[in-house]
Amino acid sequence: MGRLTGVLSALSDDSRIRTFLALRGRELCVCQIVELLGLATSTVSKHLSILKAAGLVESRKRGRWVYYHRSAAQAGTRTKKLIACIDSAADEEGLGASDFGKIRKICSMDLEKLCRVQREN
Amino acid sequence: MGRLTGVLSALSDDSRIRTFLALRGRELCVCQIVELLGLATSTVSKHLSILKAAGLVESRKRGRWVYYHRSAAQAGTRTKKLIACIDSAADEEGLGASDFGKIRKICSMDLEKLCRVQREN
DNA sequence: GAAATAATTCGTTATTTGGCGAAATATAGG
DNA sequence: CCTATATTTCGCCAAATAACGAATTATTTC
Repeated sequence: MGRLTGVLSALSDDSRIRTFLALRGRELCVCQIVELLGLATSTVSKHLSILKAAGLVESRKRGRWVYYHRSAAQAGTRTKKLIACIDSAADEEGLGASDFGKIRKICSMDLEKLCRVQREN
Repeated sequence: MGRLTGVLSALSDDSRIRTFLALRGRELCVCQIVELLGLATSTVSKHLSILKAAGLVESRKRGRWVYYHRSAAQAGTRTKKLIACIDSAADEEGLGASDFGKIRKICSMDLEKLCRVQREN
């Protein structure tokens, strides 16, 4: 699969584009994204690996937690612009807007506590 | 499915993005796209209906032939820009470049003749 | 109006995808 | 080094998707 096709198919899934939008200007760890999407950890991990394979995100391991953030450098100049266009189009449509509140809440929680609550479910 | 997600998933298929790129600045009828992609007519028709549902193309019936072309008006301002970005990114990557020659050849052929040849296969 | 024919719709099949839970992996902290 | 635990990988299942050919539809032409 080519780079463009990779980007397009990575973002054509609802959970993945929500994740990608959530990662604008911040990094999130897997358990926070699990909380946002309400899916099993293994499922979220798979989605993240697809975003990673498309070159859209990178990860950083910090202790037991793995943080994901958007890739700073994009392979092509145009790809970078394409992503900006997708962000704008998502804004225009209000996609991801319904996640804003939830994301803020998740970010304000202590990670240890978040994981403890998730384990109890 | 939202408009953006619709556009992204419509174009995340290799046959469909090739078709969409082929429709830049020209219209093509179904049998010409069949020739380009080398797929069954029914399959191509399905792909075109998906592009149409995403609002990316429109069709025009002319006698027995149905011609497809890109939609002129896009729902959102940003969607229009997004499509321009996708075209640019495709150019940068050389996606669809390998189809250029074939498309020119197909366009130079008489439609009646093209269909006759296809029927014989 | 009957035959020919381009395109669409329908039914079937094989593959891919998205989801889960269990097992494996890696790391922190006793 | 042993336990706890956050994430990944693996194996499985259900649903979605892409492909085809046959049947249907719409249009031209005889």
